[in-house]
Formats: sequence, structure tokens, C-alpha cells
Amino acid sequence: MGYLDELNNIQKSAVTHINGPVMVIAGPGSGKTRVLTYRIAYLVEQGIPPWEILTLTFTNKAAKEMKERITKVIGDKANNIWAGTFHSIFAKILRMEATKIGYPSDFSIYDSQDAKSVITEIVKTQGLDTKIYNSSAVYSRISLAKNNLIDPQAYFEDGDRLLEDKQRKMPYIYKIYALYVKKCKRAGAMDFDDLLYQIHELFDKNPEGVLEKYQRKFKYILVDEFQDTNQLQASIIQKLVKFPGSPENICIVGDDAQSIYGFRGASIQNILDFEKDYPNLTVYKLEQNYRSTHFIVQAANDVIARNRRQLKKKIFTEKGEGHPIRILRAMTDTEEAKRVVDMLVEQRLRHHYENEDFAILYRTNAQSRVFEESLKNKRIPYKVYGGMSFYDRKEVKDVLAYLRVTVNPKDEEALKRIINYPTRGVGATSMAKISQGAEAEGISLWEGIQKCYEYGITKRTYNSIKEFIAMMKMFQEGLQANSAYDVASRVVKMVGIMKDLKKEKTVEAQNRVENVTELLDGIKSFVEDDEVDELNTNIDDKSLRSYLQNVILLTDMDTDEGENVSRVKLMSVHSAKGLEFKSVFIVGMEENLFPSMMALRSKDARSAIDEERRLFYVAITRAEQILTLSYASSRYRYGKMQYNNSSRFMEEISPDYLDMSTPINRAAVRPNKGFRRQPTRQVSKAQPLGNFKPSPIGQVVAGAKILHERFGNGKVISVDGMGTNKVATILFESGVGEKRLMLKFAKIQVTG
DNA sequence: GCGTATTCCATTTTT
DNA sequence: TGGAATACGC
Repeated sequence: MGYLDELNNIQKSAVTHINGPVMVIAGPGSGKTRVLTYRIAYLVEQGIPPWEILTLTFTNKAAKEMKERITKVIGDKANNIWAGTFHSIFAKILRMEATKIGYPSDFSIYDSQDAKSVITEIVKTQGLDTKIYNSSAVYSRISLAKNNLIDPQAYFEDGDRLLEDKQRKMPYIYKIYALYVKKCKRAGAMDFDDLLYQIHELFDKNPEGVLEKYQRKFKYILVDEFQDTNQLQASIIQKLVKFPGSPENICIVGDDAQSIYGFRGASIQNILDFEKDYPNLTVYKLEQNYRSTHFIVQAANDVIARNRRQLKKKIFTEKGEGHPIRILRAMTDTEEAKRVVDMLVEQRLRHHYENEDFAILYRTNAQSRVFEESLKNKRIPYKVYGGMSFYDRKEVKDVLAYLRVTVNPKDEEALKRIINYPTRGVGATSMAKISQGAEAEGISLWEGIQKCYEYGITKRTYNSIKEFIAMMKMFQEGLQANSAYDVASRVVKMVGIMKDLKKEKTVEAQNRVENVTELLDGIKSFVEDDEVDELNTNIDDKSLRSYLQNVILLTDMDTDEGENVSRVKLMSVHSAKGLEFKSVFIVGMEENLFPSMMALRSKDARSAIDEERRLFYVAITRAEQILTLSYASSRYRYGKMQYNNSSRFMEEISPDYLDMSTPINRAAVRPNKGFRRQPTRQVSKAQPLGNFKPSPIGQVVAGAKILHERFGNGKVISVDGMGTNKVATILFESGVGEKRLMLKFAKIQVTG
């Protein structure tokens, strides 16, 4: 147990105190992950079976990292620990238990797009105005309700909620909510919130003693980032931990100062209440920061001191004084981007940093664009996190929709997506008729299209639909005997998706073809490869159903596979939580941006600004050595020029920690009247970065050593196919394993 | 019913 | 600004 020596005394106590409730208040960079992983390792060494340990995190990445680190300490036993995100762990349990609460085990998961589309349809059929009942707004109200354990009935009885809706000119949300729930259920679908809400239902109703089963199973529970849990999550945990005779072996880790998900119903109150709920609670405070230098830690302390209501702690560091914090001022957003990138290049040279040592953090994803342009101009490789991810791409969603309907024909959103893709003459008019008919009879859309001839559609359309149904049934029949990959590749082939994409001869269309190929590769590795199961808890479930339910919970944060080029990282501050970088740029430090306009205008502005401040605190504390803040006096937003003052947050840092060579100037600097925005040069998109030069297809032969732009070094196993359709099977060194790549699209350089 | 042109409209953060 | 809903011509 030599690893215990790597811990300071408080960390050690937190690790070895395994019985009874424990709360660890962990400041930024205080070795929180280390404590969590060693605690789990310690539990296993004490003889606790790994499968009795449940670890809940917020991101797959955090779960994965933890598993890897535990594996290093205790070996393969780590594989049997239940570690994952709230959503993925509960999705997995629901897969086994859903039938007990009236859902099929093949339930679909609706992403937010699906959910919003359901809402829009309801709003329309209810004869309400889709402009007023904006689907995003309605969805967030419904989501908030679920996260506060308010069902439609309770919503209807909740005067405050109804009043608030009325004030927002949306008095009928309660009605939409009820219909939404009904519709999802009929479609055998759960949205993101349902993955938690339905687990709560399951435990609450407790059919066949299912709650006791899991209470017995999970003898030790650990929860990471507890400050970001909402009422629903806290309640689920409580159900598992608090019961007569329970040893209450729960360990929560969190930092009230880093609570940044209030908009999702997260509440610091959960942390503050924890002591009340668990009278035997032992609290450990980790206050030494092992990440950042003195200036950075002090700046963070200065800022957070302005907030009301917080758990007392004093974060300190022994990492030395470090560099004072630099502030960059620019006239425009483009100039800001340019100056940031220039500074980045300078730091890279001076401190011998790699690109990957840098992060550019912003408040809103829309800000990434100018920095991308700037980085492209300087030929600096970068990666943008957040925004459009692989699984959000239309072509990927289309294929997944076919698979979803194959697994769960009642999945209405998926069915609507594919019924006329590729176009087969089933347009909006016919679908409206069928939808109406099905709705009137109270049957699912899938059942509706079976008898669509009753709803007065044309012969032609009827024939198309008949063909479509026959095809889908064929896929469904293949489900039992074939692997997820076989089903998927058959779907892609039979549906003619590739044919449809290839008929367009643009670069974008080629990319789409490549994406579909990549998706199929992904499914293949899911089937064959143990590594890809992010959950890692149930590697035997290789069904298509299991694939679909896993894949929707992945984000691009989790798919960093085979990264071989060192890249600057661009992401929102929210996404940066839990990460660290040698040098951090926090950009767009302006009023109305950071803090956001929403926060400044909200009816409880004080609390909203406090949350923005915690967000800024999170941002500052990502930096290990160098922190740079930047802002622009003017910037384009929504196509218009906007002028903002510099952020109040910068003034909250004592000048002692700032590099005063560039003082903050609060007065808005307005450019002269004749000022014109520089037209941004369009840099061609598919430009290979660095010195990467793709080789001609002919050079890629079996046995060749190659370098792929994304997957890194590998060896060609075989090449098949003819002419321009050659496909190479390549074994990559970098964890991604074997991949089949279309040579005409793959960016491959032969190295030997 | 389909594809394209046009207008319109909303802009926070995400599992 | 750019993505999505709508209008319009075939």
C-alpha cells in the first residue's frame, strides 16, 4: 500500500475512512481525483468486492480517467467497479429493469433535439403559437420540473410554477408537459432527464423489491462533483444509501465554490444540507493546491471572496510565486484573437511549451470562431470541444435513426426522421394525415403507417410506405441472429444512404460518406473491442440496443482517441471543469459576456452573478503556470457590432497579482466612425496541419508503415477494393486498434 | 411532393 | 451571423 505515502495527512484520512458518511471538500487542484481513486483502490484492498462499489461522476472522461488510475494500482479488478456518469450508470440499470415501470428494455433515448421536436409538435397540435412557446424554453421548464421531482400533476398543483409560466406568457406549459410525458412513454423513449427521473420512479415504486436489490448491491457509494448534483440526483443517492440498518457508506466529493450548473437545477444546497441528512458525517477539507502557482491561487481567492454563502476554506499553494496575471486589451474581437494567438506563440517559445499545454477558454461556444481563424492563419493545430459533435452530424443521426427504429419501432422521432430519407415520396402532407389518424386512435406512428391506407393517402405514397415497412421488418428480423455491426452495415447498404450521399460531388458530401464509414467502424469496434465500452461495467452486452443507448450519452470530450498531434484546446469554461493546462487564456472578459447578459438581467441577478463568478473561479484555477485574460472593446454579435465594458471580474483581482504593464481601462473605447471590420480571409477547410503531406493512394500497400492525420502511426494489414474505391485495413498503434479506411478520403502518409 | 430561395429569428452554460 | 422555418416555383 505504498501509494498511501503519496498522500498528505488529510488526503490519507479521507482515503482510509471508509465506513460511514464522509464529505470531502476539495479545493481546485487539491488532489481530489487522487483521493477518489486511492479510496477505491483501498476499498478493494480491504476485501470489498469491486462490483459492490458504485462511483458516480458527471463526465465519461472523469470516469474513464479514474478507472485507468485505479487499474494502475489494483490491476484488472478495477474493471468490475461500477463507475460512470449518472446518466450512463442509470441507463444501464434501466436497461435491465425498465419493464418493471412500463418501459420496454429496448427504450430509446431522446436527445435534446428529439425532445424539442416532440414539444414543437405538441405546441402545434394544441393550436398554440410556436413563437411564444419556444421549444427550448418549454423544454428547459420541463427539464427543471423533472429535476425537482415535479411530475405533471404536481406541476398543475404548483401555484408558484404556474404563476411564473403565466408571467412568461406561457400559461399552458403544464399541459404541454403532461402531453410530452405521454408521448415519450408511448414512443418507448426516455429523454436525458428521464434516465434519472425514471430510476427515481423505479426506486420509489419499488416493484419486486428492486430498491433493496440495489441497496444491497452497492455497499460503497462515491459521488464526484457533488456540488453539481440537483435535487433529483441527490434524492436517488439518498434512496440507495439511507434506509434502516444502512451503514451509510457514502463518500461525496465536491467544492461549493465550483458549482456552475445552477441552470440545470444543481444546487449548493445539496452540499450544505448533507450535514443535516447525515448526522454522523465526517468532513475533510483539502486546501492545498498542487496545481497552480501563488499568483493564480491568490487571484482565484480574491475573486471567490466576493461571493456570499460558502463553506470556509483557505486554498494555498507551495508551488512558488509564478507569473503575474497578464491582461490583453483589444479593440475588436478579431484583434483580441490575434493578440491571444501571438501571445500564445511567444509563450510557447519562451517556456518550451507544446500546443497541448494551452487552453483558450470562453464563456460561450460562439466565441470560438475568431480564435479558430487566427490559429489557422498561424498554422497552429487546435481542437474545439463542444458545439457540433460527431454524433450531432446529420448523416450520423440518420443512420442512427434507422438503427433506433429497428430496435424500437415505436421511436417516433427516429421514424419521422427516416420515413422520407432518402426521399421516397412520403412528404409532409401524408405524414400529417397519418400522424393525425394515429393520434386519434391512440396508436404509435409505427402502427399508424401499417394502416396508413385508412387515412386517405395516395396510392403511390402507400406503396412507398409498404416497401419501407417491409425493409424495416427485415432489419428487425436480423436483430437476433446478427451482431450490431452486421445489422448496421446491412442497413447502410440496403437503405442506400451511401448512394444518396455520393450523388452529391462536393467536399462536404465526401466528408459525410467518411463519417458514415467512421460510424460503422465505431460500431464494429464496439462489438469487437472491449476498450470502447466507456462504461466498462458490462462488456458482455454487445447488442445494438446497448450500443445505441451508450452512444447517445457520449460527447466529443470522450472521444479523444488516437490523438497524435499536439493541439491547442478551445472550449467553454463549463467543459474545462476538472481539466488543467500549463497556460490558460480566458477570453472575452467583458460585461454582458462574462458575466453574461442573461445573468445581469435575471431577476435574481445577485445569485446569477455569483454563479458566473464561480465559473470565473473555475476558469482561473485551470491554469498551472500562466494565466492571461483578454477582452475586446467591440465585437460582432448576432451580426451587429456591440460595445462592452471590461468585465467587473477582472477588477476583483488585487493589482498585486496582475502584470501592470497593461492596466485595465474601464471606459469603453469606441473605434472611429469610419471603422470597418476587416473581411476575414477564408482559409480552405481541409488544410492538413503542420508538415503532414498525404501520399498517393498507390503507395498504400499491405505491410506499409503509415501516418494517419488523426489516428497516428499504424501498419497496413491489407488493401481491398478496386480503383478509387480501395479500402485499407490498418492497425494503429494508438489504442484505436484496427480501422478500415477508404483511401480516397483518408489522409494517409506513407512513412516506410 | 420536392428542392431551392428567402425571410426570419434567436442567440449561455450540457449530461 | 448563420440555422431553421417558410414560401414559392416546378
